[in-house]
Formats: sequence, structure tokens, C-alpha cells
Amino acid sequence: MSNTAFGLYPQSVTTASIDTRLAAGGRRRTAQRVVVAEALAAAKRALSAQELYERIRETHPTIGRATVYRALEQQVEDRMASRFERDGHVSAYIACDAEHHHHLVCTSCQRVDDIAEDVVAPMLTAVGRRHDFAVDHAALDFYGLCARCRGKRR
Amino acid sequence: MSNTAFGLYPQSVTTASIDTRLAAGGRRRTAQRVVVAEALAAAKRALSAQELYERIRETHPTIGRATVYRALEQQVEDRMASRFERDGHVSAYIACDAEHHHHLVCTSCQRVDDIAEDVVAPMLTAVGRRHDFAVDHAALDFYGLCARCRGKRR
DNA sequence: CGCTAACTGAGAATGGATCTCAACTTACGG
DNA sequence: CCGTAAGTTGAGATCCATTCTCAGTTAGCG
Repeated sequence: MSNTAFGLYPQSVTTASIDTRLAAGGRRRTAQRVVVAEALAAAKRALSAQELYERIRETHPTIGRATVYRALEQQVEDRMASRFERDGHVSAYIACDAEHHHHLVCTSCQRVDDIAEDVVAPMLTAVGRRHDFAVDHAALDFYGLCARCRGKRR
Repeated sequence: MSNTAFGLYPQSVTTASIDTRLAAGGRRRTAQRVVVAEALAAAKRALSAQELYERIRETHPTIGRATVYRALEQQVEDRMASRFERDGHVSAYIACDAEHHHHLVCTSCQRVDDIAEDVVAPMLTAVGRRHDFAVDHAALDFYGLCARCRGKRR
């Protein structure tokens, strides 16, 4: 396939910044990787690789499944996204910026919120002191129900 | 297969308590479920269903894979065990008692430690207040390196 | 323009988890 | 003690997200 079929940017998100960061390391900025990054950023919630693949196929029917999976993995490596484990042994991804922070993932609507570091830090200290255990900073995401979804259940 | 082939208890763990709790709800205490529960309790660390299945097969070659998977799921439902998502989209299980608590899972040796509720509670309060988000209590497990494994890396 | 290493797509392969179903067992009431 | 109903079991088939393979393509650099 010709990569020139891609390359049309939707006018949302921080396209410029995405564009720059995609070329990090020894990495090439291909049209496919741009599409994947933008689709994830536009979603504004956690999506599984499969879900994202299906969304993208609507506008780019020829993109390969493996390409989407690979692009997502690279984004995680390059700190442009983070990965969650959703129920059913499925990975879900959310776009995020390089600054360090943690996430609140709503298990109902998949919307994601950031938590400030200072909410988490005291607990890390306490765990370290009481249990001599170094919590993996990258794995600190919390799952639960956001206000909206909690309202619906009542 | 005749269930009478099972039923020999290793003299470890709190066999009596396991035995009682296996019969909770409308549930039957079968020899297979006893074996699975005891094997998990004896492991004293997180094991994937597959790993546990293989361990059990050494002494009970005829047990079915699905039986082990089902038994583990039931144990989670009955609060005799909890489930983690390990890297690679694999579930791991650890035996635990009904009292409420959270876990520190060492991503290197898979050993599991309990965290006291009072270490976690302040953070839950802070998250609730700052973000109006109800963290799922059951999903509060932390991953990282225990003191022993941290020592080895240096 | 020409090289080369990175990337891509299609489909096959992988592997943990789940499903199906007939045979078997446990628990319980009589 | 027996019969029955409903929970369980084992073996294998099946599912399905993910990963792998490989030939063909392309970005980026000189």
C-alpha cells in the first residue's frame, strides 16, 4: 500500500506534538503510526488494541492489524501512551503526555482521569517504610467508577 | 474418574478452614476443589492457572484443565483467593483469607505480601475528594520489587 | 538518486482461557 | 439406605487477542 493514502490530520488534539514525538529514537514517522496516535488521542478514553484497530479501519480499510498493535506498543515505550490490563486478558491503551502521572480508569465507561503525584506519594512512602517494598511507579493505575457512572447505578 | 483417588491432604496450611469454606453457598466440596485450594495455599506466592494446573498434574495426572480454572474462579468469588493480571495477559492467583486487605505483588519472584488497610485508606479518601472517583477496593493491588529481589539487582 | 534499515500488511501460528457435553458425584429428603 | 436433582468433572474442541513471519515497501540520509 502507498503511505500517501494516509497523512490527513483531523484538526483535534495536539497534532504537532504527536508528530514530533513519533520520530523519537531511531524511529520513522510513517503515515500509519500518525493515524494510530491520532485515533488514540482523539478517543479520550481507554481503548483496546482491537477496538482501536476497528475504528481505524473505518477510515483506513487497508491498515494491518499488526501495524496497529506494533504502533501502540511503541507509543507505550515512548511514553506517549500507557497500557492497562482490562478484564478478559485484554490490553487497553490511553494517550497521555510524557510528564509523569497516574491514572484513574473508570471500569464502566473507560474514561480516564489523571491523579496528581502528591495524592499517591504518601502512600508509596508508607508502603516502603512498613513493608520494605518498592512499588513500580509505572504500574500505579487505579480502577473504579467515575462520578457519572456511579450516579447511573443508583 | 473416581473422586476417591483424591482426598489425601498434605499436612500444611489451614486445611480445616479451607475445607469448610469450600462448601460455601450452594457449592459442593469435591476432592478436586480441595486439591486446587491446597495447592494454591501451599504455593505461598502468585501462580498462573496454567502453572498451578501443571503442578497439580504431577500428583493428580487425571485432573482436567477446566476443573482447575473453574476452581480458581470460584475461589475468587468466595474470597478465598484473589486474581491478578500478570504481564502477557495471564491471570495469576494467590490464596488469601476472607478478611479484607490488599496485596504487594513482587513482579520478580511473585511472592505476595499483605498491606494493612490503614496504609491505603488515606489515599482512597484523597482520591475520592479530589477526583470524585470511587476506587474499586477489590482492584487495589500493587506491583513492584520486594526487598530480596531489589537486593539482587544491585 | 541510491542505500539501507525500519516499517508494513496478510495471513498463519500461538497459547491462555472458555465452552460443550455426556458421565459422574454429592447432598439431601424420605 | 435409596433415589433424585443439581452441582461437577475431564477431554477435547473452540475462541480470540496477540504475536510471528516474510516478502514487498518506504523514510531518511548522504
